[in-house]
Amino acid sequence: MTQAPLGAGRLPEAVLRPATANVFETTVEQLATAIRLGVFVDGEQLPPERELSERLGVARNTLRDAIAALRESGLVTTRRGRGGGTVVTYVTPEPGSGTAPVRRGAALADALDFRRIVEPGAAWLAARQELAGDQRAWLVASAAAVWEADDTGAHRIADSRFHLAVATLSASPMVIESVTRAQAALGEMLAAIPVLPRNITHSCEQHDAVVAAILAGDADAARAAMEEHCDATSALLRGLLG
Amino acid sequence: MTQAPLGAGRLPEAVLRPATANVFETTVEQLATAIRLGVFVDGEQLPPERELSERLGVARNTLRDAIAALRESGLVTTRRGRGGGTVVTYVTPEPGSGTAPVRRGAALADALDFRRIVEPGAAWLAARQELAGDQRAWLVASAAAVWEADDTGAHRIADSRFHLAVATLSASPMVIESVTRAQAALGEMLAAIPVLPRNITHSCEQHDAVVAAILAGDADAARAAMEEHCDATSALLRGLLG
DNA sequence: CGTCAATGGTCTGTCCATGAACCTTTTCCG
DNA sequence: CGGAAAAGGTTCATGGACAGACCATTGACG
Repeated sequence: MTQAPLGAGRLPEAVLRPATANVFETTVEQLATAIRLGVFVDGEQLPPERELSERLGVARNTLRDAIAALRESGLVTTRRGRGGGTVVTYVTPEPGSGTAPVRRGAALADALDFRRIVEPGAAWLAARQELAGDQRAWLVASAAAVWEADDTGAHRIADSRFHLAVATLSASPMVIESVTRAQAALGEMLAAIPVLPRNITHSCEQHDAVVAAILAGDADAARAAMEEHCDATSALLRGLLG
Repeated sequence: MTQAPLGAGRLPEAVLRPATANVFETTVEQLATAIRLGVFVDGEQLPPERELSERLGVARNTLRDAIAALRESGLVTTRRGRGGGTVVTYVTPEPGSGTAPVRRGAALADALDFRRIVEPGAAWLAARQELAGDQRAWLVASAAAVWEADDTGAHRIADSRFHLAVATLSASPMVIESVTRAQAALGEMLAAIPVLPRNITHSCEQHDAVVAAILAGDADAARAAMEEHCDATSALLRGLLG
């Protein structure tokens, strides 16, 4: 009709992807990721089951199974009764311990490419928002927390939290979700970066540049700074694993 | 511990999103979107049920129910027997007909912001790939098809197909998915743009600029061109709806 | 010190999705 | 012309997820 379908079969293959996984596994994954990314810090309480299950759009039964799985992995502990609840008890593992986090090269490249697009985009958007005072303070505090983190695990978590904070300030749910996914996909591998003091300092300086640009409302500068930051991380990772 | 959780509750609220919907509904939505975006053009056959169900990660039963729903909506017809199958019979509705596609303003803004980030990113990435001859030809053909589309509906579909082609050439699954979601979220609203010849011409010229930059391997130019294109569309839509 | 509210823990019936086997229709091809 | 192949159509047993009601425990607060 309209055109000879040159490269016809291409689009369907690219677009139609498997949608669903097990609800239970998805929930476990989501919670574990949230904990590992530092959305909930050590000692912090998860919301009550009834509330959390509703927010996740999942039956309480299923949520409870998921929490049980986390408990068996040692990520949380649970206490009953009033004032009880489920508490995060996550100490980031030492790098090098545990299984080698070698993922498929293609997936790594994908995640790095994706991150390099969405994180600068999030910074760009955030810089264009009119931020309230407490939001500005939160951003500054998030960046400062990365400077202050003293050990490897704390650094990883603070870093995630900073990036998620930037995404949150973009005020775009789709962007927030994308950044979360990028961070989750890279999480294991970022944890493998040996944290030389030089690298950390450099990384924190780049964070500060991003923060300054966002606070100044300079969207292009914020994006450029975040791009530089992503590229630096990317180079480290590729050098390390490729 | 580490820091006073300034803006503590913020991250959980931003990150923990409802994950699951009904599998059946998800499948219907995904197929309907693919058809409306022109992933399958009018008269084209869907893959056989057994194959499609596997690709979608869904039981054949469920897929069949979804297809039945599409059939009732008049999007497809089905013939049995060898050489049979399910065929797309979708003629894009005239703009103005049907219910007003007014979605919540926040969702519109979100989708526009997201698109303005991922589409230029996709173009940027595509320009950095080493494209094979048939991929280059496909890209050129996709852009040309938009010029050649004669009526409103055909234009919409060709436009979607062009954008999805760019995304596909980025070779990043996460990027492809993001562009698909952005297109799907905007689809209804883009369809509401009155297609003045001037707008179309302008839009097509921008497409050509994107194509030229991608083929030249000039990533920054490709991104800039796509940004311009998104901004133009955005301005049209915002002017139209809000 | 006792009560009660807030929290996790348990049980059960219902519905949806799965996977696999099997049936029916159509057409291509020998 | 007749069979085999390729498609859609049907059925069924199983397990997972859900919703809701109810139980058990514990600390906060009067």
